[in-house]
Amino acid sequence: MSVSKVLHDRGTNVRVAPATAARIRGVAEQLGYHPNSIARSFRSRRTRTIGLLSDQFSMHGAQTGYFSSLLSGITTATFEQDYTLAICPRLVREQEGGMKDDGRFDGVIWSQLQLDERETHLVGTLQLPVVVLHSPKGVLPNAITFIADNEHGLELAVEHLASLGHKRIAFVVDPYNSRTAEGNSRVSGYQAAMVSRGLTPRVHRWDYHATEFAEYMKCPNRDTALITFSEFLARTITQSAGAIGVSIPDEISLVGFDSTAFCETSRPRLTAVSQPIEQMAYDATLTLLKLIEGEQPARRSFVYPCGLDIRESTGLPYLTAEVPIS
Amino acid sequence: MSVSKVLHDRGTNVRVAPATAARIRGVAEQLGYHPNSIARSFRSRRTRTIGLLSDQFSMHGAQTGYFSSLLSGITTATFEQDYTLAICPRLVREQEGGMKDDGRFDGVIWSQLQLDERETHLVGTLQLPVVVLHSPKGVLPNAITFIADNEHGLELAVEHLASLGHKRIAFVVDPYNSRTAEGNSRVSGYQAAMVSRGLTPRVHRWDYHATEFAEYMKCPNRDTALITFSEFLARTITQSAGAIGVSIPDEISLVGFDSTAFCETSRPRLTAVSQPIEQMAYDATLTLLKLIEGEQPARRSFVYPCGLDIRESTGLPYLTAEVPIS
DNA sequence: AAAGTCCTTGCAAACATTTGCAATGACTGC
DNA sequence: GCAGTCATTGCAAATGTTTGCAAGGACTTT
Repeated sequence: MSVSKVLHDRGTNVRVAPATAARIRGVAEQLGYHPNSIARSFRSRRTRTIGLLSDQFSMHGAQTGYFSSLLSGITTATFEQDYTLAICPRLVREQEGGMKDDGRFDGVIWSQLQLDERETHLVGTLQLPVVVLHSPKGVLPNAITFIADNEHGLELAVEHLASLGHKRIAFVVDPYNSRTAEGNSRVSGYQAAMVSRGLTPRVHRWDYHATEFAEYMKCPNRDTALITFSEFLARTITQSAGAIGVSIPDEISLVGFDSTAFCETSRPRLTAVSQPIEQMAYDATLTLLKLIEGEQPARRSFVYPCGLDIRESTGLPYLTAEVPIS
Repeated sequence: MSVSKVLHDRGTNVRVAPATAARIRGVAEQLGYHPNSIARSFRSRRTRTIGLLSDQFSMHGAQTGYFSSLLSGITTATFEQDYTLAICPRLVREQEGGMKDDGRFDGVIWSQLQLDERETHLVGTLQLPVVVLHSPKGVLPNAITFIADNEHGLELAVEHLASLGHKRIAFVVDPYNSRTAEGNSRVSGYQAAMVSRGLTPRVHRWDYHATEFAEYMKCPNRDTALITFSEFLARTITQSAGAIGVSIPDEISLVGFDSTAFCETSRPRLTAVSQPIEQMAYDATLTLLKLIEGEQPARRSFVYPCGLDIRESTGLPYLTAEVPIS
């Protein structure tokens, strides 16, 4: 039957007589018919579904404001455009299986923090539109990339601390992100910002244990300010400090990365580098959907500005015994 | 070809000669063949995909620890069982369209806070396995329900406050949840706990404005303790209090609902009723998957115990001018 | 040695939709 | 009035997989 045309082909150039259309609709209603989207996808090779490939669902990843914002931006876009979002773990699983280019998705959002070489290769060979969100530039040369200007964000953070008089400013990386941190623009941005001021960059690699922070605070030549790689790390440091009675910012200044709800509600309210995560996620998703529908984006790479939300966790440097009061 | 059997039918009783199987696999490899899951779903009428129907993606919903935990529990289960999770907005959209029983999902997790009558009816008529997570009992009589023992949670909260000497204990509901709050077991649990102690229950309906809280604190006969309906509300009240210099717990005690990461990192650390959200979500999902595979669960309704995590936001009642020191 | 049984394999139908093409019919312009 | 055009509609093929059935072949048992 040409029933298909009236029921599904909204904007086609093939027209149907109004009378016939009405009749068809009537019969369809009467029969309680509604289209089977699997059969439709089967034929049309389109599923109106995109996959989100992210490793952030594991453990505390999903518990961060970062990830919530990401998800919020993505779902807003997919809902608006009447797409479905499918959540996948990694592309390759232990056994073969895994999500491959098996027709389930029209496109993929790739937002991995920890990069797996085999998987990256696989995504590269995917015959699908792919947008990369928040992964280091150049990971997937053929994909459209959405990243924040981390270098500038770190420049802002260092500038802020330097202007308060800090000289010993360290960058703290968590093990969770260590694999990406290596070539990451946050580390290099931090280093550049330090070097350009004649300061010595120092990168610490910390676990989430409170004891680690406590030990560190005992060092006579410890830093007077810390910038964290992640929201989660800032959170644990704040907690550790609270637990052992270290005052932020009196004894040490702290700048987080990602200015989230947590920064507002923690005490002290946390100074943090901000990036427009939700907007980026929204834009990336919308771009993917356009890509799916054949539209080419204006650029291959979109860079978003970082900001600095100055709150209460940064102050004048703590004067240690080592550094005489000038 | 009977290639299908060797490639897909893992545990069938139809056997294939090892030699043939090897040959088939070889050819498949050579041809770069991999199965198309849409076609497979089309034929088998199974998609290995479940839908999550939740209104929590809107605005701040996705930003709560509650929702993060929910998602975490669900994805853990789906990943383990090699299912895909699809994220949907409401079942019915403004226009007809919407997600219907159109073959896309093998089952549905229903976790709406705001109940829409039309939609509830629709889910009820769905010819699919459905599990209900965190919605009031009895909303969908035919579905398996997973809820927390809210009554007991509120009993714990009231008991804790009463034992500290509080008599004026109010329950605060946010407008976001007001539609569900009416018949909700949290409200009734609170009321029961109060009445059983000879105390007068008072339910406030607050927006998220700081001014509202400020106004309230000026009332001479205000309550000495508040229990909030949600994590988000507790968060905004904590923030409001911080902003206008009201001390928690010195001037007012606060108990939140949902003991999340925020409760740990806020200052003061927040006393809160806990429910095993992630576990519930995990169990619900696993139950749904079993249901899909034909297994019947032991019960139709699973109730999880609530706990009370006592932290720093609750203390002795503030002595107002009205109440003479005894 | 023949018949029967069991293991293996190939064929073909079915799933619900889309889509191109062709056919029908009506209308318009010369 | 005839030819050509356009609007409409119906037919049929194709999509990739599953699955039941039947046929073929080898082996066993009497």
